[in-house]
Amino acid sequence: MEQLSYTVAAITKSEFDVETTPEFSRPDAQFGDYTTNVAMQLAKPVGQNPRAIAEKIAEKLAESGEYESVEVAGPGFINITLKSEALLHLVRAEPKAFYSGKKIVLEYSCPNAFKELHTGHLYNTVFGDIMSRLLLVGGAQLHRTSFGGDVGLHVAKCLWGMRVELGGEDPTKLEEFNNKNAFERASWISAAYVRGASAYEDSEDSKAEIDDLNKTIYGYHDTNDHESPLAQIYWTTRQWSYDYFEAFYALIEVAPLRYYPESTTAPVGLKVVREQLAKGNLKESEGAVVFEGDESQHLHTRVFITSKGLPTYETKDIGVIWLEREEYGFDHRYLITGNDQKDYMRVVFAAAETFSPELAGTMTHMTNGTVRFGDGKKMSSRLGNVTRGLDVVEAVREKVRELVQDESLVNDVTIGAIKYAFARYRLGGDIAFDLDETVSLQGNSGPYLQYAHARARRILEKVENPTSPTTVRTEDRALVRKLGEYREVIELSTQELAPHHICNYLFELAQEFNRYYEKNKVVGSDHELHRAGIVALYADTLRAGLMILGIVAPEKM
RNA sequence: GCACCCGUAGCUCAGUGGAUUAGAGCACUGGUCUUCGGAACCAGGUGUCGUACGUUCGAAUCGUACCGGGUGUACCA
Repeated sequence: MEQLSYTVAAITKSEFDVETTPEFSRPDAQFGDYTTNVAMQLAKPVGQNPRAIAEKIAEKLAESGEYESVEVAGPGFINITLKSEALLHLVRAEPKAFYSGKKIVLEYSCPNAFKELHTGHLYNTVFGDIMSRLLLVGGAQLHRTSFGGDVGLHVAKCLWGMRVELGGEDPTKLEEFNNKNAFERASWISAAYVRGASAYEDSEDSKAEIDDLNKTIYGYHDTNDHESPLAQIYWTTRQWSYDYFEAFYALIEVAPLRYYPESTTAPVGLKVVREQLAKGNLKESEGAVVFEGDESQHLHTRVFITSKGLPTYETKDIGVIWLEREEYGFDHRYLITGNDQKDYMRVVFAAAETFSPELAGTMTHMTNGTVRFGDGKKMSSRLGNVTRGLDVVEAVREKVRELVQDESLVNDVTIGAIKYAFARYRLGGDIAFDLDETVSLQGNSGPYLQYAHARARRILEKVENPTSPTTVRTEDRALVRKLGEYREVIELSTQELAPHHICNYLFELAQEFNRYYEKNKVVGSDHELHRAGIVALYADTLRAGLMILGIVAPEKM
């Protein structure tokens, strides 16, 4: 495509003395393999009618003899059909590595310690993991990070609840959890939190105790207290939370992340904030330290240190940025959070760039919408008011068991279904999670593509030595053309960090293959080896695409 | 009030720094083939691309205004 663009640019230069970078797109198959509207864009500057310009360019392109056909259509489109060798060449082309040599930090997931991951985390984590794979495909030197609260009011509520559950502050009571797994422990911690949270609302005395406990917990960090009984409970259960994160990530088969707890980032952020206050980049206002956002850019003012002297989330976020920069020296930092943090993060970024101008343009905030569950369908009663990520995973697994007999495949299909369900949407808006659609074996779903792959592999099992195709027969053309789009789609997805393009492409590819397969016998035909070669290209392409999404392509299903 | 996001087929969504007839899946209807895995293939859409103006040879896409839904807007995270 680049070559084509250069060629046409050279033609417009020599024929019309105009510098352009012509853009090509994939038109409907009936119009050819590539199309460009450059003639229409040139009509005005050149002062000729677009059709005439198109004819001229097309004539020059045709003269080169490199294309099967070059035609002018409609108001001035130039439609180009490639020769079969060129088509095959595209199939084997490697995607460009846009992030080659770049040190990139990707921060996502970000669960709080002492809490369970809910569906929002599940979405964010799965999507972030897929994005990290795209960055790796793009050649990035990648570091995955995560950030969450291991101190703060929610922790105080939880610890208060645990004390009640345990009937005191004796850390040896935790020994009764020795044979419990990470999920069971997390679930218990969660129950303790609920207990503390409701006590906080219902009782003034409890509220006072919890507020007090909040300060006590900060104290464990400041004084490095690992000895007092309640501190021991805190440190032990905090570790349980970390173990639970790891177990959860392993369960959904995503890469582990480097976790920055707030207790670590707060002091770093505070130091920066105090320095910046001295420099005048932050101001004192009503007893608090604030960053005054530029109102002309619709940035609001936000508090970095409260009037009580406590660091806010803003300061902790500055701390993470500084720590990540120190540890990884990133060229670029991507961050994915829920979209409710959009305006908030703009201010934090603006503050960070004020504190350290060289950060300007090196940070990108991306946001995900909320996960909606289907309405009025079976799944809604089954998932109902479920908010835990784990419950979604298990509901999908249960559904998969109804459809996949082989227990050894259940996990791959479950995880594939979930990842695909989240990958197929453009990031930004709220998304619908429909259990039936997610696990469906027909339609645009993970299991459908896994099946499509398995089916192709089984055909190949019956052919001894498929030959790598060297020609494109008439009946092959549509499928080979589609295979040739793989590289462009991967490049688009990695550049935009938008996996849904891959989903749509793989689905269309599978459809194209089904059409091919319906009409053209492979095993036992006169062209058995050639066609099997094409099937192999297809199966490999499908597997490669699924792999980028973090989805296993089974040999059988 | 101000700012941002969203509004495309009955449902779920692609397409959005302009382009040839606005596309998929689901659902629904009919058909094909004595199945290399039929979990297939083929056929079937009167969609005000939220509304109205505007810019242009051309707008779902760009601009302005409005309508509807959501989110955010100083001591929570």
